[in-house]
Amino acid sequence: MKITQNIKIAVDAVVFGYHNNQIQILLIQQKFGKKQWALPGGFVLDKETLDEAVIRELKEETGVKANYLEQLYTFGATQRDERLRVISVAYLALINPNNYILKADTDAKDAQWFDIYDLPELAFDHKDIIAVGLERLKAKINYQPIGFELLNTKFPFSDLENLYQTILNKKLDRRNFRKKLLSFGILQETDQYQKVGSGRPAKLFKFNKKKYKELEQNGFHFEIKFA
Amino acid sequence: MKITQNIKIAVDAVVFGYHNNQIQILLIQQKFGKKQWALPGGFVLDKETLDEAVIRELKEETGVKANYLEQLYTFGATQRDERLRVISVAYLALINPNNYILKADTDAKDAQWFDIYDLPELAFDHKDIIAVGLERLKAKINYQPIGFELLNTKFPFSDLENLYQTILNKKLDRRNFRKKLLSFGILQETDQYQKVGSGRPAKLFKFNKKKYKELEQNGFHFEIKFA
DNA sequence: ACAAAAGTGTTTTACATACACCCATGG
DNA sequence: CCATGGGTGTATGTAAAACACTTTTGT
Repeated sequence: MKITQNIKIAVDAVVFGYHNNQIQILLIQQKFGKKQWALPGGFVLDKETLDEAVIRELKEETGVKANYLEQLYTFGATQRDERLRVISVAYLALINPNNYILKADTDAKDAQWFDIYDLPELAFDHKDIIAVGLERLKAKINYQPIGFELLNTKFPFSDLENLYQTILNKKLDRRNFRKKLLSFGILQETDQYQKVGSGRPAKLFKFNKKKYKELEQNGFHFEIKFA
Repeated sequence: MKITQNIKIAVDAVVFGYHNNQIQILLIQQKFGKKQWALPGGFVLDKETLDEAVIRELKEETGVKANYLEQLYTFGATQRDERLRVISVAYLALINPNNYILKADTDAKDAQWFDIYDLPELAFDHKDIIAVGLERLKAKINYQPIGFELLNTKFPFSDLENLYQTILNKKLDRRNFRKKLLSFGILQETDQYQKVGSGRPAKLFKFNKKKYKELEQNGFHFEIKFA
């Protein structure tokens, strides 16, 4: 079987983080040409799967390991890259930037976090890819407990609340939000408290993933209505 | 820029149809080797987009044109095809088989409909791809009005009801279902009736796509709860 | 007249929404 | 004692769920 096809295949990752009440995205600066900012990613090796490729590229280019990773969409327009035909399988990744902030800041300027609403000019069609990623994130936090992947392991309830408000870009009723989330039974109280300047210290919670998986087995479905 | 990558890229389509109260899938018989059944699809040409590639392959191999088409998932395992490394971008397609039944039946045996629960042995990982497609279909009919793409332009309400029951594999309350669907205001009564043997003739309805698009603009969201 | 499928409303129940005050700490 | 953020309960509205009989046709 002989196929003459001159297309290369790459992976790119839309890595979201949450920091200072902002949704951020992890970008790298290209080393060639206009040195534009771009999504971390690169060509798939002959003997690795797509998932393996993104994980590898993320590690190589930014040093991070995603808490959550899912395939997003495959971009196959004919003129994505002016140099040659490249089809890119985009991934959505979530990480807690607190774990990597220093690294990114010190690793010179080749990997940096950007506020999602204040992006630099981007290479290729990466702006479109980010848009698709953001859309997916917005949709998905409503029916999958993935928001926790952006927070510290132990977090005050207000972090979760702010996260949702920021991503959905909408004010939520504190009492109703808390009531709803707690009703699922997938949040575990810890005996720790967090003080931030003035104000009453906040109890810290943990996402009980094991419990969630268990409930999921029994037909439970995480779902928030605040559409 | 020189990349030594030896991977080919293909597209495959999971084409669903609905006939005789069954969800069916369109398969083609391979011309080489074990002549196994496989999803319609093939290699992407250098100068066509992914969407164009599926549309072309569907036409070439089965003669059909999908009513609805969306990208499903990209399969990139390393051993999908024993002959060479092929990454496949899978698509989900919906058509009304009534429009194509004769063609498929007469075109010899190279394209045929199969009941989704009675599939032959399939080539490559196509069984997995179909599973993902079916899952997507099940999820999506609940929040997008895509079920209509599987029915005739004019259809009795019972067709819609049966379609949902078949796909979701669950009994639905007729009154509640009808009430809900009609409440959206996206179904248009016609003045035609359909008789089938005995029983009261059923009024025929049409899906008003224009109206739906209009409502969608204004923030309306098609959503069925029967989870 | 009976079998078969179409058509139709009301009651009950559950969940989303709206809403305001007290608590614990730091300065 | 004041500013700041954390923590809590109830009443109302809306939509889902449960439920059975009548209508129109063919045989």
